[in-house]
Amino acid sequence: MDNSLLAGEVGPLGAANGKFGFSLLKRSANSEARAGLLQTPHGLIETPVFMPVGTQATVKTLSRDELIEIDAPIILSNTYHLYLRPGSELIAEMGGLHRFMNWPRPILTDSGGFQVFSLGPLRKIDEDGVTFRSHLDGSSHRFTPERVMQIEAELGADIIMAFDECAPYPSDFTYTKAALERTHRWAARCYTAHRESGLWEKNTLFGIVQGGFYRELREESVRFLTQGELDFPGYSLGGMSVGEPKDIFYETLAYTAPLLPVDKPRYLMGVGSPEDLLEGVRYGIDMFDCVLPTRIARNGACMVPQGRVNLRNASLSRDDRPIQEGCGCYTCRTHSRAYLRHLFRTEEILGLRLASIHNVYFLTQLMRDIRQAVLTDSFEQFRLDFLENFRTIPHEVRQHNREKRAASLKAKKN
RNA sequence: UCCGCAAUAGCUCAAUGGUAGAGCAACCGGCUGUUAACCGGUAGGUUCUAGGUUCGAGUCCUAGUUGCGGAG
Repeated sequence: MDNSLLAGEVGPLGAANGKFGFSLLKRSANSEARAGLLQTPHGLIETPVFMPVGTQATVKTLSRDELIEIDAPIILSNTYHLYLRPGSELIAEMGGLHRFMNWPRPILTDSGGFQVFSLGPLRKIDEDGVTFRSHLDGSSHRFTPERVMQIEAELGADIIMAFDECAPYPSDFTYTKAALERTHRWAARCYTAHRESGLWEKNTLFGIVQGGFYRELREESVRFLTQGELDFPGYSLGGMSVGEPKDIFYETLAYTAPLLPVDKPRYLMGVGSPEDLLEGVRYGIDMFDCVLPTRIARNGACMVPQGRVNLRNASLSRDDRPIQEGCGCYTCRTHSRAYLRHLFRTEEILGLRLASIHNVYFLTQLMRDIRQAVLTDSFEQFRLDFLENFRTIPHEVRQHNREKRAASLKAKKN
């Protein structure tokens, strides 16, 4: 590491003990962008970082070795799904999540707050916690902040998330405020439960800022979660990118992220399109996770600097080029667009895997490039250059498809 | 050669004599803390041919063509 890059006023901070810590290496001069190092029991993570999602202890379709080759620094997994299957006790018996899936690098587990609240009519919330029914077999379960801390401890991830409520969009001020305050009380209970569990050495707990798209509530949330007694080693922004228009998302991000303690890692949950990652970094975010690269890969779309390549398009049938010219991923080094299109048309499993490899590599590499740009004080230029030839999907199109999907799912239930 | 059955979108098939549809395939779009190898959209037709009956025929009648089955 080049120590000359250490910014005088920040330095290594936030270390709860010898195994966890966060150091800022660089702060951008003309934006909130930062570059840092996050220390965990399973190694160092260079930030800003993109974390691929492995909900059920697997980043869908990718083997451990493929993730290592892609050089994913850390992956995500999910408390709700692993609790239901195979069960957190079983994973603990098998030596914890790292050993169970044989993943040597850091893992972050989401608390299941997002999942429980997307169960809709299958769940009932009260002050103490949430009673819900399994989407798998309808069996009844209960999550409280203390129970979730226990489950996450059994899973044994490096970074664990507080149990929160992710309010849907749109939600009115009154509801959002009530949900936020409950989330705060739960955050305090998570904090206490985690501290009393004596597992500080094994996993570190992040607090989650909520408050929907109301500035007043976001400010209140940051204030509450950063007060004296609640000194979380990291903070995330939750409840974002849940279907709101882009300008509202960017606006909320812009005024919330800079409020967070400068010396703690900041994690923007569920965000992962290239343009959103750039916007996140611009406002001082250090960590991101998203299912987007793996999900769209399985559905035949690949991320490229120009936007997307849809592998099902007939125009690729005789295209001998790789998905992305000059890309260093296994897929681009090995196979043509024509071959990938063939695999998707014939519904061969290899297509899903090759596209996933490319997309996860693309975002991992993008974050590496972004980090380098921040370190060399050229992030703003990098951002503008990138956006200049990147074609995004218009909001109206996204909204239209979201509504269609919601209607379709509703019709299927009836 | 005779008898029977069939012929509708690229494929497999719907359509009481009253506006020719579906599934799949094709083509296009979407997916943001994964209940997602998913969801949506578009295009596609001289209803085998030629006559006839009828206000009106994919549908009924006649002949032919092609295919399948049976008899010889």
